[in-house]
Amino acid sequence: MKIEVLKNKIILDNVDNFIPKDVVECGQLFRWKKEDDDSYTIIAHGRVINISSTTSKRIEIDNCNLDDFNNIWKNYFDLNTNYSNIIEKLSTDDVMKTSTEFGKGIRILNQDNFEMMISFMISANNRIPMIQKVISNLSNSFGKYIGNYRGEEYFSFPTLDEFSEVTVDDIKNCKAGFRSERIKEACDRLLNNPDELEKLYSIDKMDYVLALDFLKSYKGIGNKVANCVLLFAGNNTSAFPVDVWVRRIMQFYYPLDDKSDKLIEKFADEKFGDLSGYAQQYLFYYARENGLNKK
DNA sequence: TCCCAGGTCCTGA
DNA sequence: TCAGGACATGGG
Repeated sequence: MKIEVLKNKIILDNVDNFIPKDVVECGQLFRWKKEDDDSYTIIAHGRVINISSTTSKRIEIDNCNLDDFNNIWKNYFDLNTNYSNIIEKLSTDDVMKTSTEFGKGIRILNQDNFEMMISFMISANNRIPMIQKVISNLSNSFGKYIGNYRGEEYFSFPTLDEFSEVTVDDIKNCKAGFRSERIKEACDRLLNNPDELEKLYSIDKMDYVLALDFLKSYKGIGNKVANCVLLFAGNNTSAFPVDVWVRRIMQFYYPLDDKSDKLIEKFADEKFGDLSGYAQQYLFYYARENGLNKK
């Protein structure tokens, strides 16, 4: 990979498996906007950047300097991981071949732990556009002002400290519904126990089962949400979040005796091992974008 | 009007 | 353990 530095812009050349649309729209990220020129503006880590690709293997990151690229975005976009190898290892049957070909530009992002925790609590029994709206409401109401980009005002996702002043009613006003109490409760627990916050930010170093149990001890976090936090913030690629779409595609294409989530997880673990998280994301993206029959 | 959404919690067997 | 209903909100 070659890096070119321009004024407020970084250009990456010779990058494999990085397609902005796949990375942004595969379901792992909630804070983004598609621009008129088909580029994507992303809000993360207290910054606003815009990614686009003019030709394959060439990625432009606008509103970004070299320090931020090295300190934040290189890891955020998982640029040290070889996705061609992963795709090759996962393409052992027709379903996986089709899914990995469809989502070949996906990279699993390394996102903020606290933001993922709250974001996926909001995702429970909710639609993606609505989840995005609630997160945007919370950010615009309680987050820090980042700046104006292409005529739009952007705010960062609220930090735990910023949540400390927020009431349940404030959260309800952001349209979080019945999840508001759970969010408030989780924030209070983290605020009152600094070691809990430290633990939340150490899930990438914890044993998978221990980390899962830790996350699930929060009200509003079950198996699915915990696995999402582990995968998208904890960098734990053995996590295999089973949601309606993954359930649908797994039950439809694979010979599973019963339809329980436990069996699906076990099947995935045996089939994909520590690449389960990647497999899940290819399957989810393929199932959702192709409107796999509801069953 | 009813149904459902990147689920989770609670209850009763 | 496990099935079944409740839960805010909004779009189809």
